Amino acid sequence: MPKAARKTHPARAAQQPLERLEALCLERGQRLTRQRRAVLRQLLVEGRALSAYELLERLRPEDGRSTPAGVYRALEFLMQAGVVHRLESTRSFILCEHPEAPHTGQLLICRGCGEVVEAEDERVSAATGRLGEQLGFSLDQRVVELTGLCGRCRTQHAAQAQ
Amino acid sequence: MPKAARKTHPARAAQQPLERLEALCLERGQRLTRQRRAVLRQLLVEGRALSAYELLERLRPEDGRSTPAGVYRALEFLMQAGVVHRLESTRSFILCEHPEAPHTGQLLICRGCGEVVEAEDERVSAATGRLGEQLGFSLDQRVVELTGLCGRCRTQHAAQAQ
DNA sequence: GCGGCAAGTGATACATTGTATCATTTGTCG
DNA sequence: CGACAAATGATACAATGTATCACTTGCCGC
Repeated sequence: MPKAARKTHPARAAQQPLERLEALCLERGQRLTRQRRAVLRQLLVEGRALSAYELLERLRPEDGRSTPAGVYRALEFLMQAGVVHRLESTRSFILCEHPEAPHTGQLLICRGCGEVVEAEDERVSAATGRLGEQLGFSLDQRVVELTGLCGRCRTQHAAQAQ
Repeated sequence: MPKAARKTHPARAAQQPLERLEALCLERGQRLTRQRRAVLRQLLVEGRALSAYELLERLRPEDGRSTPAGVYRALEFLMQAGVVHRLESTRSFILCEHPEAPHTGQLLICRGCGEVVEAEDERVSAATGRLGEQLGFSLDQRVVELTGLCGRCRTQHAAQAQ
């Protein structure tokens, strides 16, 4: 498997964010609360990008007191911790596939099935970093979101067209 | 000046989008209407990214009948034509700095002064294209938005910290 | 234990951003 | 001029995101 797009096994993916979160909470004197766990768990079981309000819908049944603000606060926390990404182009949120290291990843989004693949491509990172330097910017956020059709959807699409 | 970030002279920048728009309208049997010109002009005179509703505010005085839907429709048209970009990370819109060619550009956004620099960096384009291929995606949209502090704002910031 | 403090939540209200619908108007072309 | 597509106006609404403030929770030192 190419290094560019490691895909973590689901069972292990469940462990990593929690470990990371617990470590970070200790470091910073923050708490890994019920609500934060709940948001994380939903993103995990769903296995795809969800909007804040889709998350809210799914949390309400278990906790009728969930609110938009609450969900956004939890998401904010999880993003700070690096275990959740926000997809700017679709205004949604997704679990990070490999939170074991700090990273400046790229997201590939299929407009057919909605699948999101997370990549950590050295060339892209190097190129964007270099570009920032060239233009005198000290970058602190890099949004790289590539949208198109994944292999599966492309062949389906082609089949339908006939 | 490095090829990566051509910066068009303002006077010329005013011409290019109009030319391009007129050409495109002819091609496609579309119209370059009052409203569309108005949105384009506002983005031009303002010279920075504006949200749809900021645009609306500025258009209302001249045309009291402007509506959100109208503004979004005009923006949609201008984006199709390639003379306006949407900044996903700030939910705003900005005039394209070099609409003379179709492109898959990168945007650098200063969180200090809000300045947006548009780049067309070969390495970045090549790297993102290659990444898409590797993962079997046929890309049709590439969002590359790099946020940080521009040179000017960085030195100011440093000065204030002392 | 328990008092005090910071972190986090709940509740409410609101701000911002973006769309759907449909009747009407405008421009172009024969 | 008449017909037709393109575009607009008007209205209403959907979706996304925040501000505020009182209240609760967990932790830490005593």
